[in-house]
Amino acid sequence: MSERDLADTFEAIANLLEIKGEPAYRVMAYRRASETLRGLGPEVRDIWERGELQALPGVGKAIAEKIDEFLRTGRLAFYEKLAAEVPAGLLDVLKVEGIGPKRAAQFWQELGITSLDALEQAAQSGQLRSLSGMGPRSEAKILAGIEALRGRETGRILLSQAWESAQAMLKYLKRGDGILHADVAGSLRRGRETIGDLDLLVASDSPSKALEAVLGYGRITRVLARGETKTSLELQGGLRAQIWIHPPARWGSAMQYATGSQAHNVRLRELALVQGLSLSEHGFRRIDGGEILCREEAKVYETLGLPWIPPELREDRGEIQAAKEGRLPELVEITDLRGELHAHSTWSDGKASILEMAQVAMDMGMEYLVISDHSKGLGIAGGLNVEDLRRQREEIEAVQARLSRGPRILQGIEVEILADGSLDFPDEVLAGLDLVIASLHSSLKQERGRIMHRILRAIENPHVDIIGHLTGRLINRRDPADLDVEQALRAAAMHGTALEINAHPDRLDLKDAHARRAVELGCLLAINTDAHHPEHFGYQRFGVMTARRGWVPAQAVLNTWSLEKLLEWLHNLR
DNA sequence: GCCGTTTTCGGCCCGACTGTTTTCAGTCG
Repeated sequence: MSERDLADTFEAIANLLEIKGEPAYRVMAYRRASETLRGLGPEVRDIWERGELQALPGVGKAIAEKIDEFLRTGRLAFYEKLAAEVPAGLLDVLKVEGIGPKRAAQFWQELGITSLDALEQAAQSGQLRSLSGMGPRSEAKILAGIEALRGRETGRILLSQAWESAQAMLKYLKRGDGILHADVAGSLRRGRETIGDLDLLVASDSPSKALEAVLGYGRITRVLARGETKTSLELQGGLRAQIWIHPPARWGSAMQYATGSQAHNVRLRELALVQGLSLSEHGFRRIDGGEILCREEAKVYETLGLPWIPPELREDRGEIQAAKEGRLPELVEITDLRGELHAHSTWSDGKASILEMAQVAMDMGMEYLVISDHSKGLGIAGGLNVEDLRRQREEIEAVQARLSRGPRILQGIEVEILADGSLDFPDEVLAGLDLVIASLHSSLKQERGRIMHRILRAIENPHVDIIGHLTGRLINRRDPADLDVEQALRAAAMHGTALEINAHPDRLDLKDAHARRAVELGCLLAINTDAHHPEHFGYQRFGVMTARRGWVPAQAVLNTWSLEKLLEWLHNLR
């Protein structure tokens, strides 16, 4: 049983309880716990071993005991009992858009429906309309929902893909008739690594006009819902977008609401109630009926006696408490980054020459650029041997001479951590390079003990400055290697080896939760794009978002440092 | 089932949209 199964099991429990008609707050508790577990991933095992489960948000005594049972035995009696009472096929029924627990229970109890196929047949034969509250249109909607569910690919897309779609749509919206302003909200604004749908906010004094403009967007394939202030759309490629329209005077509260997360919003609204205020996307309502409008988002927080909380922190993972106590971190910003520590060139599998990479780095105002091509062990990437390194050094010096006002170009390497735990170059070769990144690219499926042996040896090697993309995961495509992240972070902190937050949108590795733990343990980090083309320097924004989600302050990030400080650190570390 | 500048018991966010309804329940975010 994996840790992902753990999150899924708790989500299934929430759904089954809901179909059973259990109290909503009990259901919410399991759902909340499931979200917490999903955000953690494998780290839950480390937390469990440390006996700190109940410190997790939404985990109390009862749920901690269930997590314990699951991790010890791989089973959960409570879940098995529940699954025996409520047919598991109903969980598929629940996935159909527009069907919630009440409908699912109704289908089951009144028509004996326990699977998607049975539901489809009942809808086709007109049986569903016999139920109270159901009519022909509901049947048609359900059939469409089943079809969409079957044809749907992976639910969530990469942060970068969502970002591009959003930028394209915003560009259109901002020119729209009756639209004063438009911006991104939702999980995209919070910088989550994957995005379910786009949430965009539009400011307008004339909502009907603005809505008309929204609906004129060329990439809409279907209008899923359409009200006076809110519309839900399907775009080409299947991505969905929700657009809210609010007057500028309410922009702040609307943006706060649309950004979420839902759990964060619930906490804020609870806080408001304590102060005799009711908070919604429209602003605050006083008990006496008065209203407080928020044109700026900061005013929402200010009204509650809080400093503005950066969107990336709004996951109900302690940020509200930290805000109350005035200990929100000073998060790293993209403008803090002074250079790039991990870039490839045509010397290995990069698509641009060192000169081309350096020219763009210069245009971006970088103070330094590390060319860190692959080592020979990664044959598929045309890795470098010792002789290549010598000739590459000459080219770097030539480029440096040509771009005298450009960034300082350093020669690094992304050296392979081989399957036996040794590195692809002997120490004396590594010692001759300006910066060494050690990464795993192969034998990622080894068992935990061997993977950890490799990682720890690399961390302990005094010539290794940074560990690249620690877990090797590819989002939506490849699971992380089986490693004890806690142990790796502790070793990195002890040896002063930095850890990369790889900003490539497929990787984002370290991920947010790992980065947060790394900072807690005193690790140094580097936000690296792993650029194989000058355009990839733009990935910095995704790396920074991930770091911010991990509560990472600028001073913990190597490449916010000046060249002098960086060189001094590199010198001392060796 | 969780949780505490109201509380270890008694609370637990708020509104838009849809489809079915003559005033609302269910779903969603």
